Amino acid sequence: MDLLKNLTESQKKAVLHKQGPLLVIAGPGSGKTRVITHRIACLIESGVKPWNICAITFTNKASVEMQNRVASMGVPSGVNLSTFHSLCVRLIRQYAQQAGITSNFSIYDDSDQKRVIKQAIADADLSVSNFAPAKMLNAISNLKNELETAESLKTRADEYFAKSLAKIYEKYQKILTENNALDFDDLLMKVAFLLREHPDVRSELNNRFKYLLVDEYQDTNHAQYQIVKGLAIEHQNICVTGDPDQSIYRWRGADIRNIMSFEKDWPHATVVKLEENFRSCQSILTAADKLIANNKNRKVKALIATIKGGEDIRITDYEDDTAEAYGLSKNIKKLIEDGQSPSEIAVFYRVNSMSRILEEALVQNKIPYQIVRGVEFYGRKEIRDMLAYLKLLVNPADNVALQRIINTPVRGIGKTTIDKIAEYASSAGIPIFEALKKTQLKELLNASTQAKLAKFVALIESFQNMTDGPVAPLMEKVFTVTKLADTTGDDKNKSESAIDNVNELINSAGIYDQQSEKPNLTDYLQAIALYSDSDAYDASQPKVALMTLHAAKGLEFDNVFIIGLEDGILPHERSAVSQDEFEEERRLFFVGITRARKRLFISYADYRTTRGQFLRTIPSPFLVEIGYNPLSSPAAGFTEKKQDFSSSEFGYDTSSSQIESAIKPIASPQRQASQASQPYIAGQLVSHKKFGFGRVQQFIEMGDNSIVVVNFNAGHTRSLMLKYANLDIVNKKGD
DNA sequence: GCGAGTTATGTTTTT
DNA sequence: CATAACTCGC
Repeated sequence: MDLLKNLTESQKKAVLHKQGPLLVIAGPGSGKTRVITHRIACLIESGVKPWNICAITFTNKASVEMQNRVASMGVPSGVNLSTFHSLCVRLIRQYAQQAGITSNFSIYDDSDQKRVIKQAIADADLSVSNFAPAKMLNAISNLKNELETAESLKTRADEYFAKSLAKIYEKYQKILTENNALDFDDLLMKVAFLLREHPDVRSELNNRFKYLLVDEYQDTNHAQYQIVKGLAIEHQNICVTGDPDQSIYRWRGADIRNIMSFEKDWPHATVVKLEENFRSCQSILTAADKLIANNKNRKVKALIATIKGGEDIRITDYEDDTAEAYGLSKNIKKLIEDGQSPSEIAVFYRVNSMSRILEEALVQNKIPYQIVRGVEFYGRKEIRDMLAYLKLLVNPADNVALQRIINTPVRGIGKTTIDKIAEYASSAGIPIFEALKKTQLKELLNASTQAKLAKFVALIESFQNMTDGPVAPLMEKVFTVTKLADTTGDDKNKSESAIDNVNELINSAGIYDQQSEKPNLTDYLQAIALYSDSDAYDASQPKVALMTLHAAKGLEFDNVFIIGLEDGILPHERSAVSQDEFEEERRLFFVGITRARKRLFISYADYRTTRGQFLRTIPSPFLVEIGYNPLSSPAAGFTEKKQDFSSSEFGYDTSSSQIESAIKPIASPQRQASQASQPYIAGQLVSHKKFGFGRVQQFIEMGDNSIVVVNFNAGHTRSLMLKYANLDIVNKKGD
């Protein structure tokens, strides 16, 4: 068959497997995406209708890309291609009644959730200081991903914390229900329950999606696992692809066991392993292989290079984070001068905050770049305000949206009034927007407040006949009529960009209007709730891509830079507590390394500014694991560079005072002062004759009896009397 | 009720 | 360091 002519034998086997369960264990760069697209094309060629195929990808971006690839193979359109979450929204809307919700539901993102959880904790008569909202949300999210309801938790909870959590969970869910809202986890849970409890729906869907494909299966959580099972249980035509070594979403509930035990769940499964790598050169694969071999909880899989030759991995030890940023920019500049396209260059880092200094250096060097970031755009105040108006229009029960905008822009409706209304609404068991129209409420308020509220209600109602139809004109109207346009970005310098942002939102709504057959506000809002800025990453732009290691999943570049190979950053300090989490950090680095085709640059800095503190760092243990020892001369396959800072070397103008202070933090008066008054500050690297290297956790000032608490690298924490501790402050090399 | 100014606080990764 | 929460004066 013509379609298959460029595929290997194992790829062909996977593509041509027509009936029954199929597991494709595919290492990095093994042509996994190709297998999926070809499989879809082959299925259609063999007579399967496109609309009977459902392919699930990990991100919206991946879904769009896959759609394009399938289309480019000359396959008729109509394949259902989406993420789990988008698919769930569609199914919930279609089976709204069985799912027990009306289809105009709001989707709450993390900032909405935060508001709700605080209310829930209060409703449960508990305090936010004992039950940290973020922790509670996390716990609830985990429970939902495990498909555990508040009721079920309540029956099994036997100690105080679990009981309290159950109570909070219950209240949290109650608020969501009252607001006719779902959070991200609910989307999955609803569908999982729908499939479990409505056999008729399940059969209908099995019949509709006769072939199910799931990419990145190693990162599915239990809810997603159950959805997959429900959607394929009757026909068994389930094809999943993934790589256990690239599972990096354990913290979000991803369960590596889903892929590890696929053969047990689907006894007749065919398993195809793709171990050849068509992406990276040998030195890169060797490093990746060595690294991942350190993971204990793992099925051994080979990485077989098919590309011969290649360059050494370049590892650079920089003086500090600024030197790293400028040194890296210099390297990028050189690559571009040597003919590399900026779009073939990417920089990966562990945390988003590391991008800031890079941006500065790239701007200085006039290197075009784009940042691939999570929810930056939709998290902006002005955007959230706009969307809150719109959400309220389609879902008047959405109290969170209402409370966001009832006094934005300011209309003289303050906290006291809102509290009164909210209390009345909750006692009457009606949404706040309903309550605003009740005469009983009006009796509680004075005339001027009543007038303000009536005006607000009239304002909202004036838009309500526009929710069916194009979104952009409505948005524009809302923006001006509410006077949001006049007040947006009032805080001085931000005004311009804030209005630009809203205009950008309106533009994107215009594109939505054009692209959808029947544009309407509900549909639009539910779609963009699942959209993230990383979906906007445009690989075709001639720009260097900056992103977190997580965002790098599924991508590949000729030239890859991975920065911040330091203990506490990669592996991240918050992840190094358990073996499982530590192994996930290793997989994260593995994912980063294996994105590179030709050149891989790895760097670490001796000093890094973290949370405003300029601290000595320890090189990442992963450096040793890829075969590079920071303390000895480089092994085969590596080129090492030690770069001492010198401003001239980086080719920028040191006369700019802003830059100068940024690159010479050693001389900052602030730090000198803190060292003079306190010999030890948290985070300071110290060494002890007996315990070795460690990091100061806390310094308790008590004059002669001061105590230093130190986390030693050996793994234990000790409190030492300063006068007996005999600690040495570890300074930079050569001091 | 509002907003400027101050103080506390919390920090990974994201659909 | 950056933002959220809070205080205080109008």
